[in-house]
Amino acid sequence: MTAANSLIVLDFETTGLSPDQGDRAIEIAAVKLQRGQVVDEFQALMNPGRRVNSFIESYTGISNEMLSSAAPCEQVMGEFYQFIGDTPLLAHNASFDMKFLNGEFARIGLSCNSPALCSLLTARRLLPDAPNHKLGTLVDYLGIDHDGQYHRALFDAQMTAQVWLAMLEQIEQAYPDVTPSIELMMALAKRPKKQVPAWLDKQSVVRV
DNA sequence: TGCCAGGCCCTCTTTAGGGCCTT
Repeated sequence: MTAANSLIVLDFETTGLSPDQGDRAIEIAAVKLQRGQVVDEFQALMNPGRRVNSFIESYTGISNEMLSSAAPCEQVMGEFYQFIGDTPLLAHNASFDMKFLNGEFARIGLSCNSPALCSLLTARRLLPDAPNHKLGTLVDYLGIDHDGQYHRALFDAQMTAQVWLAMLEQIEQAYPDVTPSIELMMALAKRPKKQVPAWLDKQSVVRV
């Protein structure tokens, strides 16, 4: 990651899978990366205004009691909007998190203009031999030390950041002439999977 | 009671279907 690059790695916990079906965010967390280091964090539970079902309570460990004393979504998302500014974003399966980010922002008249990177799509291209590309599997596959609870937003954001940094390191080791800038990583995620090694080789040649 | 999303990717594809990921 170049010195000029900053990235905000975010993760939502939600009441379900689809904001279009009425699902809401119940927790948002993010870590800010600069020069390959975590330099800032954001974490907040938020009250969606209704009870969450027992599956979500069990899956996330976030109870209705915890949410009853949390700030409303509108307040938390306003604070999060200030936190991210126009920094590029990253999430594991970004299409999911961006749906909720855009949905919650829209409720308070805000919109997000930041580009979004996806560690899931990137991992499918860079780590084709991983058993699967779930976040927890990638953490183990890459040998990342961890001590925390999956399916809580801050821990998942922290692990996503570490997976991302490990993938950047692999590119830098395998392709010494390639700088894995945000622009390059966004382009990489759009390459057909089978073309990725040759494509990265080509980036190297171009840069030399 | 039963059902529930959507984007991406792969292939025995493209006039489609199904698996992977996220909560």
